[in-house]
Amino acid sequence: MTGRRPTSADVAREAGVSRATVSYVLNDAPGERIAQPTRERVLAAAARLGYAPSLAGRTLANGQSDIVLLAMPDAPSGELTSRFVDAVTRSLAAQGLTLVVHFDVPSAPRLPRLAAMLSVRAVLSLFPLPDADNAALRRMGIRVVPAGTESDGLATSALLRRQGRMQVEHLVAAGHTRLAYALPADPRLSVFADPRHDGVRQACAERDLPVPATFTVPDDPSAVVPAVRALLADAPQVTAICAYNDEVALAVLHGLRELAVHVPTRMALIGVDGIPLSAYSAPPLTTITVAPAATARHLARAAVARLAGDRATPVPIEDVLHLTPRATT
Amino acid sequence: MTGRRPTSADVAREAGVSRATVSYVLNDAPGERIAQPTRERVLAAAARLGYAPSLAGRTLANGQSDIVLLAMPDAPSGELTSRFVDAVTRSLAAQGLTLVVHFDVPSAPRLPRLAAMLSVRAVLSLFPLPDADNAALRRMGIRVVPAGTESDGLATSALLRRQGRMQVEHLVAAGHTRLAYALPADPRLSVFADPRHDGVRQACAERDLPVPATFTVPDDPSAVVPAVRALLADAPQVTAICAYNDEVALAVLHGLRELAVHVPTRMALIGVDGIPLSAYSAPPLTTITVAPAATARHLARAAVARLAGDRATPVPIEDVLHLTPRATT
DNA sequence: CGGTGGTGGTTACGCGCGTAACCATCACTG
DNA sequence: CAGTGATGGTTACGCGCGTAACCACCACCG
Repeated sequence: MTGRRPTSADVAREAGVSRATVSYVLNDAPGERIAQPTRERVLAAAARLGYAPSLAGRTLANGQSDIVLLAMPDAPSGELTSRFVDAVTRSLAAQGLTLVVHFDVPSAPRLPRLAAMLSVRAVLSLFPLPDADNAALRRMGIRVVPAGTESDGLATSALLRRQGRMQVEHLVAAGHTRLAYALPADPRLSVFADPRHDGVRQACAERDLPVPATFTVPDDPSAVVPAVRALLADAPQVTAICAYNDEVALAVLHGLRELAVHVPTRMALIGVDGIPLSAYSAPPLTTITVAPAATARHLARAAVARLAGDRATPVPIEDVLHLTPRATT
Repeated sequence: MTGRRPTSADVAREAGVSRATVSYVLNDAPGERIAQPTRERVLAAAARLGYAPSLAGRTLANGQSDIVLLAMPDAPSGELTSRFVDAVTRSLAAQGLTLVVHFDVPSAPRLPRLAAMLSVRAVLSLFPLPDADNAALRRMGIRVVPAGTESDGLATSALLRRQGRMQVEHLVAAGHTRLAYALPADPRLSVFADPRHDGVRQACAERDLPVPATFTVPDDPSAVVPAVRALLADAPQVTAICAYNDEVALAVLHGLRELAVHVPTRMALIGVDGIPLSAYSAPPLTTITVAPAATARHLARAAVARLAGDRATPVPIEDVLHLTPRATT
């Protein structure tokens, strides 16, 4: 009754057929030649025993598993991340593939090794992998599938850059020319922050604006005011701030309020993400709203399409981003 | 050069020994009887070929894999979650075990099936699993390891209940007797929200206070004000609100401000989590701060200790929670 | 010089599965 | 009635690995 797991041999015995028959039936073999009554006997036996095929056996037999490994950067994950995982899990499940998430924390088994051990079908990643990992995976014949490519604007970093550009577009349209960029303190966020920052700088360069001043917003609330004060002192001509995201923006907003700097007349401010709390600040925050579910579905679809070898990925990225003008600009 | 993955046979050939020798060397077999020079030849060959053992083969041979499956509820994951995953990954890696995260999204392969397929060493879970899953796993002889048990107060739900109790303790100490509870709108959050809510109700019951009025805070910012208005109308005698978390609390705070209800004189408010933004509201939010890294380590340690069969888990839970009194109470 | 024990390996097998190759049966045709 | 498909299965093998059982060799002792 402790019951080791039932194997296909158990099912075969229970159904009174050979193991091969069981395998053919349960896999719906393409050129199947199994009579209907037999099929049903097998299926019933499998159900009765609660049979689940051993991935190990199957993997060994056909050389690769049904596992797709999603490589996540070592960064704090938010709502978008979990929705993305969710969406990818669904899409892959529909194709009979199982998603396994690997968080690239420093002490975890390194990605290529884990991928090899699991005999994965492919490695999916939102961001370009380190060259060494890429090389190691390629050497072992493991496919690496990026969520999207630079050329079609589907890459995660392209999406992030576009968010930065949209911040600048809005501020410039409102007449600002001297901008600053507010970075988050957590270094692990740089995978997201760098592309957004790049987008801002590119958009400025294209308009012949000066390079935005940069400052880091500390995690410690009491340290925020000094950081904002320093910016105001170092770059007095700045009239608008692009924040890495809404959280950073709200921290900056707090600092400005404490320093009695009026928003938006003396200083404009814009965030990214459109988190619920952005609507509740005083004044409410202008932001680039990212539709999390849609973005996640979009990235998931792009990734899964690439996995399937599909080169045509139609979804335009504008759909998932839009400006939410409120009172800080 | 496309190179299929090297197997232990390849290593054996390269080193000029038998496959068994390779296996003994690479696994550091307990009663190993392999000469040092041979050992080194094998290790060198393995390194040269970039050999990584196939989990499938190993799993098949010894009946179970080195994988521990972490079952996550279908709920939006936040910072605490990702830190927990991180901490568990580290702890397990130190024991040669690999953590694989399974998000229980509706369309994913069901947990018992995945566990069986992976021939997992154990299933780890933060919350009690559905009875059906538990039974299925037990039937297949798969260990289920909870993060902690009710009896020692280490269970996740006990931790969450304690947060609710602490909210009440603080409000009662400030003289409040008629409380309300603000629930989040997303139904997936109920795994977290129910225990916190339970803690609040228990603490009230123990003090012979009336059962707190309950209301749900909608995600849509424009719907928050009506929700708060409805609460004020339905339960006019309420003088303090426990919010599910800081986000909900900040939404409620916004609603109260719009309705010109003074905080904290007419209505007190307390959150849970201690997110950075809680410090930036006007007035700043009183909250139960959860040290995310410490909590994650604590839960991870408890879970890993249980996995190792250790019954003695010393860490007291008080360490990771503390009251952060600010201006809303 | 036959036995004895230790050293350093090798050979052989099975884990659970997919699948190619094979085979028995039977209805039908020339 | 021998020959021919079609039908409905079965037998046999190998995937990569761990490990029990075995074996060749040599030093040493009685």
